[in-house]
Amino acid sequence: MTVLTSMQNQPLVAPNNSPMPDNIPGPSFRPLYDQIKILLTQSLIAGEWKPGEAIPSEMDLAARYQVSQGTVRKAIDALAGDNILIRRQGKGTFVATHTEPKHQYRFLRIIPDKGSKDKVHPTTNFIDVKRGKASAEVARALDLKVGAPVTALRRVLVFAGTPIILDEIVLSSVLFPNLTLEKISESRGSIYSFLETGYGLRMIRAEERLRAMAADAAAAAYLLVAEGTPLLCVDRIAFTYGDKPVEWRRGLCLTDGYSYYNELA
Amino acid sequence: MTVLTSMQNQPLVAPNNSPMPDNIPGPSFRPLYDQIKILLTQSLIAGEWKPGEAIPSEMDLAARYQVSQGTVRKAIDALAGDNILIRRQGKGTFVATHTEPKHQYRFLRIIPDKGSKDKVHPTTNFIDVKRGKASAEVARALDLKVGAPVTALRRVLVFAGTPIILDEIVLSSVLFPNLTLEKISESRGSIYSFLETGYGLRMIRAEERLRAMAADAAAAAYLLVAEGTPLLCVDRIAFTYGDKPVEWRRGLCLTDGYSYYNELA
DNA sequence: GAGTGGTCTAGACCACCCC
DNA sequence: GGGTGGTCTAGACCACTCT
Repeated sequence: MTVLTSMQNQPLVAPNNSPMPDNIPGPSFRPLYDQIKILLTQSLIAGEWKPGEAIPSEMDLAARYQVSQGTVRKAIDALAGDNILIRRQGKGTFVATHTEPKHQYRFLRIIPDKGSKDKVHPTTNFIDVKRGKASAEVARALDLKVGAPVTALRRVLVFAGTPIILDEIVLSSVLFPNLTLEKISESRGSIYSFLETGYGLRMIRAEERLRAMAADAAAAAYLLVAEGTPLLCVDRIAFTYGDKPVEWRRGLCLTDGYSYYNELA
Repeated sequence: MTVLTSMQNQPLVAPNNSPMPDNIPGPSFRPLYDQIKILLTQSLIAGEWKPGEAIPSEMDLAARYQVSQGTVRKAIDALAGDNILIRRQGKGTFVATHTEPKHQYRFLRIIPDKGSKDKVHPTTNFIDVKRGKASAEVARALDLKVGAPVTALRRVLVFAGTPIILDEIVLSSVLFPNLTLEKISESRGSIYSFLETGYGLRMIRAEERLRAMAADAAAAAYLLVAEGTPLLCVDRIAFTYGDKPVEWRRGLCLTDGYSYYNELA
C-alpha cells in the first residue's frame, strides 16, 4: 500500500500501523486528493473496476486510504469532471463507458445546421479493414516506429440517408490484434464501445485538428460529390489512461447541411 | 437582501434578523452554493466589481450572505471553472478580463501545425468599419430584428508574415455605438479587450460552427490565394453574462501550415 | 430502512503574498 | 505578521434508490 503524505494534522499511518517517517513535504507539494486521484486511476488501469461497474463507496475508499470522506470526494469529483467516473446519487460511482447510449458518440461534433443541437445518431457503412505499416504521420501520432504494423479501417457515416463523413481509422495491430471487418460489423454501436469491450481499452480524451481541403477522387466517390469539393478534414488522436495515444483517425466531412459544433469557454 | 433557503440546519435569517418563514424546500431544490453563485453573477452584471478588480474575500462574502466559507468557496469554484473569476492564492479572487496577456486570445483556436501547441500571437490589419442592417442570419444569431442597425468590422489576422484569417465581425450598433476604425486601431490588443474597456461588456463564452468552403473573390484577394481555394469557415456567436449573444463573427481561415485545434473530453 | 451520493458547517492548519 | 486562498477533517443532515 502506498503511503500518503498529508499537508498537515496528524501524520497518516500505513495500514500496518507503522508510524509515518519524518516526511519533509518535499520540493513539489501534492495535495492528498491528488494522490488519491492517482491511486484511483492506477486501479482503473489495472482493471480493478471495469467499465460500467461501480467503484467502492466514498466511505469505503476513505477507510481504505485512511483519509476523510471529503478528501476522497474531491478526488472522485476530479475524475468525474474528466468523464472517467460517473456519479449517480443514491446508487454509487461508476466507471464511465462508451457503451452507454448517452456516451455513444461522445466525441462526434458534427451536427445538423437546422433544428436543435441534439446529436443525430448516424448509421455506419463499413468499407474495409486492412493491415499495413505505420506512415510517418501515424507513427508520430501513435508513438510508434515508422513501418510498425497497423490496422486501418474505413467507413462512411450516413446522416438521414446522406453520406456525410468518410473515416479512416488507424490502430496499432499489436494493441488491437485480429481485428476483422466481420467482428466490427457485428458489434452494434460505436468503434470505441467495440474496442472497450473487445480489448479493454477505454478512450479518455482526444485531440483534433481541423483543416479545409479539396475532395480527392476516393473521397468524392464515397461522399457522392464532385472531385475538388471543399471538405472539412478532421484529424484526431485519441488517448487512453496515462495520456497514451492509441487511435489515429482522419475524417473527411461534407459540411453541407451539417457543421462541426464547438463550445468555447 | 435576498433571503437564501438552505437545505438543512437552522433556517438562515435575513440581515435584519427577522426569523425565516416556514419555507418548504419547494418543488425545485436549489443548493445554497448555487444561489450564491447567482447572487455573485448578479453583482458582476451590476458592475459591483469591474474586470480586473478583486472581489471581497471568502470570509467577507460568507459574512455577507450568512453562510459558511465552504459554501461561498463552492460558488466561487464554479465561477472560476467558467473562467468568470480567477483565484490567486495569497492575493484574492479577481474578475476575469480579456485584457490580461494570458487571456488575450482565449477563443482563438488556430495554431501552427509545426512546433509546440503554444499559441502564436498574430498581428491585425484592419480593413474597414461600416454601418449596416442585420441580415436574417445575424439577426437570428444576435436576437435582433432583421434590419436592425449593426456595425460590421473587417480585418485580416497575419501569422508570421502570412495573412491567414479574414474576419468579419458584426455587433449591434445600439449596444456598441460610435465604433470607428480609428478607435479600434488605436486600442492595442484584442477586440474583446477593446469592447470590455470601451463598453463594459465582457465576453463569457462562445459557440462556433465550422465548415469547409471555397474562397470567393474577396477572400482570395485578402488571403493572397486563388479563388476556389478551400477555406475553413468559422462562424462564432459570443455571449456575455446571462447567455446574451452580443457578437456574430465569420472567420475565413487558410489552413495551410495552420489548423484549428480542439480538445475533446 | 439501509446505503449511497450531495450539501452544509465549524474549525484547524498550510502555502502564498505583501507589507 | 496578517490577510488570502487551499487543504483536510469530523460530523450532521438531506435527497435519492433499491429492497
